[in-house]
Amino acid sequence: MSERRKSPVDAESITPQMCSTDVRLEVLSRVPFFAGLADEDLRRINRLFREQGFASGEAIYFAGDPAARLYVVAEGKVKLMRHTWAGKDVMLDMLAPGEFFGSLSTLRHDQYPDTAQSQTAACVLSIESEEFRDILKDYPQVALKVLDITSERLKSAHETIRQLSVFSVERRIAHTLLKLGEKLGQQDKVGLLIQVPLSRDDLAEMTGTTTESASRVMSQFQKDGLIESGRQWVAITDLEGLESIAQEDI
Amino acid sequence: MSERRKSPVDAESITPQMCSTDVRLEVLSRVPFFAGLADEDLRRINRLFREQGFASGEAIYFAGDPAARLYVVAEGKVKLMRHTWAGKDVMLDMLAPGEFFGSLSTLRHDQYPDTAQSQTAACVLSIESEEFRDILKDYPQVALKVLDITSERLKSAHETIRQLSVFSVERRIAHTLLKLGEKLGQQDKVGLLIQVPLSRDDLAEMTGTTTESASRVMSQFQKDGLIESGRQWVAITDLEGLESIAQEDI
DNA sequence: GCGGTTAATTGATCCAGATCATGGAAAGGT
DNA sequence: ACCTTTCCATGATCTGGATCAATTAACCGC
Repeated sequence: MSERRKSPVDAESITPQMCSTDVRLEVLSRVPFFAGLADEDLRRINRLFREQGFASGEAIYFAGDPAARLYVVAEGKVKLMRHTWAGKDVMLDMLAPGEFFGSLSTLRHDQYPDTAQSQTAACVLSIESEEFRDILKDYPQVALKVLDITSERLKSAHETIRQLSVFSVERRIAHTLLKLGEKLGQQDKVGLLIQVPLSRDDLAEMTGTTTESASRVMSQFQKDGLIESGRQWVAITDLEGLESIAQEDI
Repeated sequence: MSERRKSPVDAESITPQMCSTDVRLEVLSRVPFFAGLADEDLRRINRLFREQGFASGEAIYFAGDPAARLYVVAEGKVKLMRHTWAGKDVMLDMLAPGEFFGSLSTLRHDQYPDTAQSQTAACVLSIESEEFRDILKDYPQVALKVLDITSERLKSAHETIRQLSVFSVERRIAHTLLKLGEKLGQQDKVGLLIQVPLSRDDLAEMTGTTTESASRVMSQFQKDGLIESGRQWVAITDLEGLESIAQEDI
């Protein structure tokens, strides 16, 4: 129905200089757990990081690879995936600039438990896990912040577990769209546009369902005027409507 | 079929002195993240904790309560639950002595996201979150250990999400039994006995299914000689057999 | 613009597991 | 011992969503 224009999602255009040493300091200073550090300290820390660019869809590391580095998203979006036998993948998280992933600990975690893959063209900074731990030892306030973020992620993973256990596919998708809107949403003439290319398949992997079911639910949402969506993009047009679906009726 | 004796699971008998100040120090010294602290430091920390006993099934705190304390299990088992409208609860974790729960952060987490409830008679130690954060600031190696444990829990929550997304009920239950056996198992004449009272209902709450489905699967496992089980207890009699069900066929 | 490729939609069928319903058996209290 | 309560087992039925199968629509490179 109606004419649907080309994706309103901005294509990330990562140019080499976006990831250059010059702007690295700038990026690091905006990372939540480094906020508040003295300029000198940040400069010292900066030297330990190195940058790396990735084309959209490229793997940053695979589950099972020897885990030795901690990463920070500088530009673009990165997703954490866990694979299963035949294409049945699960997306665990979608990370925006300033968020970290990879290996924190030097023990046990000898291999990455999941695959990190860029969802858009992306630039990431990374550091030896060992060296990062030294930083955490030297700056307790940074360690506490990292702990807070990890606790928050655990809380959110627990909420996902609850939802997979008791919610319908429709409700889980509504909830996921709202969370994405909150995290990556940008007001746009269409509505609250989710600023990342997002296919039905991606959505299925985030909500533990199939592409077909995700598509059906999205079609219904569109019919009901809750969202506007096309090939790899979604905008929320009726926030309250979606919320009333996501909410459990207590 | 056949005669099934009374539960071989030891009833936890928490006597007042188990939780007394005298043995608190002893308990704290065995908490993983306090291991390695000097005696004097541990003594100082000990003073900040207080102890509390709970009868089996009693709530330690409810989801939504103002969150201000961090807890450590001293004796017994404690489960973390997330409730839903009508009895459809989800069990997120089962904690053994030495494990922590409650609120780490003094920010945001103004209320507990889940309910903590004793699965057996239990004794817990607790401390003001604020004071615990001071400890983490003073002893960076403790903070790093707490971070490691939290990361490990996040990893495990992610694995649960994957399983809920792609595994059958049978496979999830097999996997859960194996994990419980690993954590709480004790060799016994029956087999690897899971040392905690565990009903079909508990199992259903841990695996996101219904009591009936859990019961059916358990009956089948018993018929196949993989487990021995009765009212509120389970012992694994064929580890390899269970593992081959839990394993995905790559 | 045009053709090829990949994403999305939509229909038809099927099944794992939820739900409903009932009977039986083990523990616990008095 | 008896009664009550809670837990467990199992049959019968129903259904949300998976699976199988085409078709259509959007984007991309040339």
